[in-house]
Amino acid sequence: METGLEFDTRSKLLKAAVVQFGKYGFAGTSVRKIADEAGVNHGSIKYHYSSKDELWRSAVAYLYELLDKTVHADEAKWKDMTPRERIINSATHYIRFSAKHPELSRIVFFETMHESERLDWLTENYIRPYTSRAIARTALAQEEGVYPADIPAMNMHYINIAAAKNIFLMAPEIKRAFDIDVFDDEQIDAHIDAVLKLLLPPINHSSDDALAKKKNDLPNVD
Amino acid sequence: METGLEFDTRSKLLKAAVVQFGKYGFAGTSVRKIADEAGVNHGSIKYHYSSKDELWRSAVAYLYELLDKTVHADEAKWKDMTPRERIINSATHYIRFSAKHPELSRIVFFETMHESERLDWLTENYIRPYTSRAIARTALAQEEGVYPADIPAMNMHYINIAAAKNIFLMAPEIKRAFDIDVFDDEQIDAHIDAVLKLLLPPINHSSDDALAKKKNDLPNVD
DNA sequence: GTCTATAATTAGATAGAC
DNA sequence: GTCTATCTAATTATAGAC
Repeated sequence: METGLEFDTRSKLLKAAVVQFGKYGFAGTSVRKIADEAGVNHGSIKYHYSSKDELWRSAVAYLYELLDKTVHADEAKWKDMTPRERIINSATHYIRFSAKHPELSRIVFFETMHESERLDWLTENYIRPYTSRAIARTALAQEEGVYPADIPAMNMHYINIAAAKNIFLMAPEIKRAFDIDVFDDEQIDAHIDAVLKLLLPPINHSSDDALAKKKNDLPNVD
Repeated sequence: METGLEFDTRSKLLKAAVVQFGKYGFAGTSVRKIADEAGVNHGSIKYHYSSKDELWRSAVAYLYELLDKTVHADEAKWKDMTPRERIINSATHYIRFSAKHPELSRIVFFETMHESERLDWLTENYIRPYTSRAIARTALAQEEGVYPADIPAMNMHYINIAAAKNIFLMAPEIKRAFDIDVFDDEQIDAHIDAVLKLLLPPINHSSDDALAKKKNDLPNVD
């Protein structure tokens, strides 16, 4: 797997930080553990990142850039798609991203449970702009008849993203309780099917078949 | 508000533990902070609970008992309800509980991100038995035609619970980003409407009206 | 039962050698 | 740029007075 993060100390630290903060949150992660996992001395963190806080912010920024690239990968083709196809396209990309990088949602979840300066920073720089655009797209999809119109766009948005990523957030629980690995390719595909079937109102059988065909044309997310 | 937790030191500690663990997770919470919030000396924790771990487990057990009582409050009446009415009844109770006690889902989320002995204990004692029953009920509802039948019950279950509780988990984010308090009564009612409309396939307009009437008959959760 | 005092551990930050 | 050593603060656990 090529992530562009394997080469120097700075990148090894960032990669380890994404993993550790994603598992244990800010409070549960020690910079010494990050340095150990990266295989470098913990003194290097002070050199490459001024503090634990800076390292955490860099990890968040890195993940949001990845998300942005992934979800908008097919944006150029959106103009040739029907509104319903656009929703299917971006939802599919979002679910694949959630499976490939559950760390982003996990890091956000850890922070969104309580007030903090990190949440201030996260909200101003990423959550508000990102979520505002997503809710606007949801509202547009409602006007276009893709989603039901009689539900507040805010609720629909949070229901959609929760439905999309929850099983990946809770993967260790599901593995333990039911011995299912939600990161298996078949599980990811099954989940995409489930989310689209549940949250996109059915049209009729012939268009459902067309929908299934379209979805198979989508490229996988790297 | 009467919770039965206001009286003695032991109960004050448990109540404060629920709040602190729910905001900051196990790693982010210090027993001294819990003792401070409870207004008692931190030495008392050793007396009433043998360790931080024991206090955490007691908080989890307390919240699961509350959840169990709440979601099954109307179980005796289920036999007089249609399958669809039963789903509406328990979903409504579950959403109200998630709004009233977001701490339970938050504590579980903190733990479900990584492997640990606490997750072992949580899975064996609560998550597996509780979720197994919930998935069985979901599968039954699929057989009864309330939910679509062509979606794995596991996926449908995790989509349902995520849809139900996500906005309450992310309340601080939503408050900051959009100045909406999801714990307001109107917001809770709007969310119940949204979840039921999105996740229960529509029947037709006359039965939707009947549905709306039924829902208003439901008691509020204490 | 409740509180004070303290031991033992760990964390983030920093100074300075090389 | 990287590493060792150390400082300071915070934490859990515990002993023991009252």
